[in-house]
Amino acid sequence: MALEHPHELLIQRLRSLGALDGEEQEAVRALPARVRDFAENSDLVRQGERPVECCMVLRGLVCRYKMVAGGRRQILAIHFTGDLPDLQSLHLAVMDHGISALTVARAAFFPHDAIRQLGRRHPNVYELLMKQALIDASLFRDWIANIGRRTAYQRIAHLFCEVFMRMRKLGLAEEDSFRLPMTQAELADATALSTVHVNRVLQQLRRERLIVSSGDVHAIADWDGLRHAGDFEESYLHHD
Amino acid sequence: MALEHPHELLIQRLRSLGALDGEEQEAVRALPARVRDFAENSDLVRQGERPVECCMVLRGLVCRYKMVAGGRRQILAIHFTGDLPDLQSLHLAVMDHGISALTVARAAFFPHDAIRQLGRRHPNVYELLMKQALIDASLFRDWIANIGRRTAYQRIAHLFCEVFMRMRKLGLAEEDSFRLPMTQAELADATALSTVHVNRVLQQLRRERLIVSSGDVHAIADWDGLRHAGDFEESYLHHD
DNA sequence: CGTGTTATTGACCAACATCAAACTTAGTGG
DNA sequence: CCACTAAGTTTGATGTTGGTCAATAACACG
Repeated sequence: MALEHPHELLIQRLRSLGALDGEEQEAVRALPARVRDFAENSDLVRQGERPVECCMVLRGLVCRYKMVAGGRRQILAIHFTGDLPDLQSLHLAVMDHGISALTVARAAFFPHDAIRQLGRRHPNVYELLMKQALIDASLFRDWIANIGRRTAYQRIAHLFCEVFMRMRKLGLAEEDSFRLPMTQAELADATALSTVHVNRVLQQLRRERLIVSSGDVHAIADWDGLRHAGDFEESYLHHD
Repeated sequence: MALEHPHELLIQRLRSLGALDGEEQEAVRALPARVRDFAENSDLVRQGERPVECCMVLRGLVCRYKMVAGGRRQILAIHFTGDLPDLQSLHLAVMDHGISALTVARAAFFPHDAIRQLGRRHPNVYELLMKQALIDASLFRDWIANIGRRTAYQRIAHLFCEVFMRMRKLGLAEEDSFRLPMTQAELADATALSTVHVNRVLQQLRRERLIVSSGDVHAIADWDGLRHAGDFEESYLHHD
């Protein structure tokens, strides 16, 4: 299984975005990689930093976040195994946000230099990386709309739809359930709500039998219902 | 003046992101371009479309937006002369959002094919385009935090700071004022507030002498105050 | 001048936040 | 195996930000 092997995982991700020929795959395999483990709640990359590597999630749940005045946190994105949460650092010198581990996590780090060289020699690989970055931006746009113009109930339903679809595509979800080890406080930071309100909305979603949760695994009991409740329209995921 | 001439404007933008040699500039000048005019409130690009060109704003104020259930609109970004609001279409087949003219506007359209060819021949040009797309994504992230975790008052102040800084950099603002021809309803769609509340917050900002507005030109009366009120920290603009 | 759009105001209301306490769960060490 | 602890969840009471509705005022334009 390619799971957890950095290069194979990266190749798998790139191939899910477009074709890669053998030579390109070899070039990816030749990338230097450094693997590091992270404790829950530790930063993979800190805001303000000037990274010299891009990271890829190998294991665990990772988020990007920003702090605002008053010490409140906004989670900007959630990332799973195989995701590349800081491709922008290839071209933007300083981190405008942090990347942090929501659970214990493991990540691979690929040096910018090496990626850039690879990109120059194999423009197709570079384009696939950029395609991934553009998909990330598409998710940001959707989060703006979700947080800006949907009710708490819709927001949470929408987030669950997104997470489920993405995990399905990555082979990280079951047929109709997924494990999302986030506390309600973290869900609150992702949806711009309070912990208490997240709790109440989750209860409502369960009461209405849209989801059935036990611990941190959530079963989609009524996909059409959830999708409708969350005003979810998946084209922004660009899953093709 | 390069203003309004598509190729010179594009070169100027790329050079603000990184060096361009003479050959690269010539290659940019060789791009086919089509110029079109748009009425206020008309779409430059529609959600769901499969564009075959990237557009650049030549004149007027343009926004990207999404509609959500119930007919509510969320504005995702505001774009000025020289901006490239749909670079993602180079790699993402279908538009996950619309691009619309807030005022009468003019835009240039460059065919994807031609850009891709240019990019293959001149990787540096391609990388600068991607850098621009990554900066756009950085703004999306900031909007998530702004809308998600700031008060109405902070949000508007923050938006004004962003718009002012960006227009300054583009040479579209005066020393301490800028023209932003958006109605309060449009500001509401950008900040995820109601029209009425935007009105009240603007009055407060004026009462507190942070801004002085007359019509759609806003003077920054107290930059430090506004910056502080909006919890504004400009590194996310990546202006270097 | 009308006529339509935008800005402003006031009254009222709802969604969600805050606060504080109780309860549950999962570890942890004796 | 049990008491102890800390983290997370749930509940209720109460507060506040900002939304909605509706009317009026100010403009802009033909």
